[in-house]
This record gives sequence, C-alpha cells and structure tokens, in this order.
Amino acid sequence: MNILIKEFNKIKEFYKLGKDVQLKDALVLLKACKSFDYKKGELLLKQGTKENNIYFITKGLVRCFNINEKGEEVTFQLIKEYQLVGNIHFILFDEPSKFSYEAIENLKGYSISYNTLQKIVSNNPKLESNRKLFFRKILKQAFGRVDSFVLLSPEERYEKYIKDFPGIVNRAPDKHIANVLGITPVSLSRIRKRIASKK
Amino acid sequence: MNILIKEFNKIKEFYKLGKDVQLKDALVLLKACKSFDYKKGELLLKQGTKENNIYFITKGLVRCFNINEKGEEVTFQLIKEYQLVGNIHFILFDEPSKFSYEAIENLKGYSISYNTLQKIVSNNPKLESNRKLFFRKILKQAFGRVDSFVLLSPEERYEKYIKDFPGIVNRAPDKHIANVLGITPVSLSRIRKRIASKK
DNA sequence: TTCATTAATTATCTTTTGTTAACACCATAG
DNA sequence: CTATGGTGTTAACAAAAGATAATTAATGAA
Repeated sequence: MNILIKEFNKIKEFYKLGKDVQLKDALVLLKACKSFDYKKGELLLKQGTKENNIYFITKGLVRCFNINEKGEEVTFQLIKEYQLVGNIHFILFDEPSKFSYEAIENLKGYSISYNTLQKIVSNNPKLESNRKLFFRKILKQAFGRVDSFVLLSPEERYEKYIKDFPGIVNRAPDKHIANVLGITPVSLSRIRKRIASKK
Repeated sequence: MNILIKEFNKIKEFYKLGKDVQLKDALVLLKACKSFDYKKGELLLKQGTKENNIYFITKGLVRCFNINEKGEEVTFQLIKEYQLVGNIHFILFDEPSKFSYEAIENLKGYSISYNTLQKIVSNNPKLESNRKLFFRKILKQAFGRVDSFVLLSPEERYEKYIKDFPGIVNRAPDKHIANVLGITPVSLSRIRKRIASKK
C-alpha cells in the first residue's frame, strides 16, 4: 500500500495531474491492475497485432521499434519509468501496431487491459477529466520531436535529447539512440567526437 | 444554411466523426462562429501571444512558422481546407505560441474563441464525445511526421509528403515545403531533379 | 508593359552523412 | 581462461546536404 502511494505521487507529478485527483480515485484504477515482470529481451507488444494491454513502467527501459520492408529494426522511441506503453495505433486509430515493444532492461510495473481501463475511467468523472492530461503529454512529446527535426541539426538534436531525457543515453545502446534521432550509429559516434573536441 | 450543411458533411468526413453527431448538434456550434476573411499575407495568430481564437479554414492555405534566434522564419506546417488553426501551445500547454500563422492564400472560414467552444462542447455530450476525434487527428499527423523523419530519407519524405498532401506542393513556395521536410530549398530543388531523372 | 522583387535553379565548394569494413572492447557462455 | 557475439569507434570512400553566390524564372505593382 505504501508503495502504491509513492507510485501515485510520482504519476501525479509526471503527468501534471490536477490536484482534484485523489488517491482514492487512483486506487480504484490501481486495484484493477496486475503487476508484471519482464526479463530483458522479452516482448510486451508485437508489431502487426491488435493487443490492447496498457503497461505502466515503474522500473526498467522499453524499446519501441519497427521492422521495415528490408527486415531492419528501427528504434522509434525509448520509454522509461513512469511512462505508459500501449498499442497506440490500435487504441487511437484502430489499426494494427506499427511497432513492437521490447524490454531492454528487466522491467517491473502494472498492466491493465485498455477495455477495463476505459470502463473504470468513464465511470469516474475525476479520472475522466484527467484523461486528457495523458493525451497532452503524448501530444507535447510528439510536437517537440517534430520541432526538433524541423528546427535543429542532428548535432543539436542529440544535445536536446540528452537534456530532455537525461540518463537514457547511458542505458540504451547507441544504435537505438541513433535511430531515435534519425541518424546512423556511425554518424552518432562522430557527432559525439565532434562535441567532445569542442570542449 | 445549405452552405453550412455542405461544410458540416465535409467536416464529418475529414475528422471521421461518429454517425451519432447530427447536424443539429453541429449547428449549435456553427451558429456561435463568425465567418472571417483574410487577405494573403495577413497574420491569424502571432508567435509569443496567448491568443485563443480557433479558425476553421474553408478556403485558402495557412502557413505556420517560427522565427528563430537568428531571425529566420522556419515554416513548420501548411494547413489547408477543412483543418483547424489554433494556438496549440496555449490551448494544450498553457504556453505562449511558438508559431505565427499567416495566410498565404486569401482565406475564408469560421472562427470562434476557444472559451466559447469549450462551453458549448462541454454542454453537449455528443460534441464532447467527439472532441477526442479531433485530438486523434492531430496526434495521428504528429506521429506520422515523426515516423517519416525516423524511418525515411529526405527524398522519401518528399515523396510521402506529395502523396499525403496532394496539391499543397503547387500552392506553397518551395522554401516553405523544404522547411516542413526539414531540408533546405536548394536541397529540395536537387531532390526534385534527382527524382525527375529517374523517370 | 516594364521594372523591381521574390523565388527557383544551377554551380561551386565545404561539411556532413551514409555505407561498408576493419578493429578494438566488453560481456558472457562454455 | 578462451571463444563468441554484440557493440562502439575509426577509416575510407561515395553520396547527399548545407552555404553562398550567380543566373534564370516568375510574380506583382506601378
């Protein structure tokens, strides 16, 4: 129980939830979740499926990647603690997932099916009214990323990334980081060198 | 009135609104709007402000751009008929706008203040429940764009753009298109030439 | 129509990136 | 301990992109 309160406060902070969302509202939700454990290397969601589990990560790192026509894996995003993993293409657009989600560290967290989540949230006005805060968070991230592609060079984009997501760079292989930034691993290595030589 | 019905059907189609949204619901909203007219070159919203008008474009083209520290204008997006122009940074994130919005063709459409919109929508369950469809549309576009930066080369990105937004390329100056694609106008010109020589 | 502006293309040169491959480093299994 | 596979760095070359400037094309105002 104490653990749940701790998690709840972090969630509230991360998603900037309104003050009117109380622990008791959140508990309804948390009680419907089951805790999960994934080992490094395991898949949470698979590209092409319409799975609808939502995973809330409390420990570990998840890699979201796409396998393209050439069979190459391209990492789209890295997801860390207190963020949600969900089949966004299915949930939002009713399409099969464009991505697979893989644990690249041992994972802990809570999961719930989207259907159950839906029911609980729509029966609880306070949760319902805070639903949009989650959407905002996702939208803001997506906008910020487009921004960084349009307005910044790869080098600036890398520097913004390590600022916006401190620590991630040390937890994930460079080839994944490179994908996220839209460049090759070799290029990332050179950018690193260039930045280092400037200081 | 006939015009309103026509507009309504296009909106419904564009945003994939549910069948349960009837004209009478939409009319409540449309009646609260006033029609507007902007001449080419005029600004709808200005960077740095917290203006909260929403503009629904029925004719014309809008350029969304950022003025960076060097004083350069960088076009972020081009917005055409049946799309909304709004101060997304203010409305979603309560921040001053990062962008200005300029008519690059003579414009026609309907506008409403976000506050009024809010009131009407939250008093009408059918409108309320369709609000998320608008968000989905925006989210889908943002995701698709990040996709195209991570997964595609500039050349492929250009080809995707002319496929996803047919006609726009012929209505906006190349320098704006280039910005949207995250490349320079010179580079766009070369990409064009390269593509042409392949056929 | 003409003139003045603005935009698009082309050319040149520099910088950066992509590609491929070699090499070094590290972890881990045997 | 060595062997193996995966990962990061470096090198060498080709391809593409950025920057700048000159030329050509298009646009709009007088």
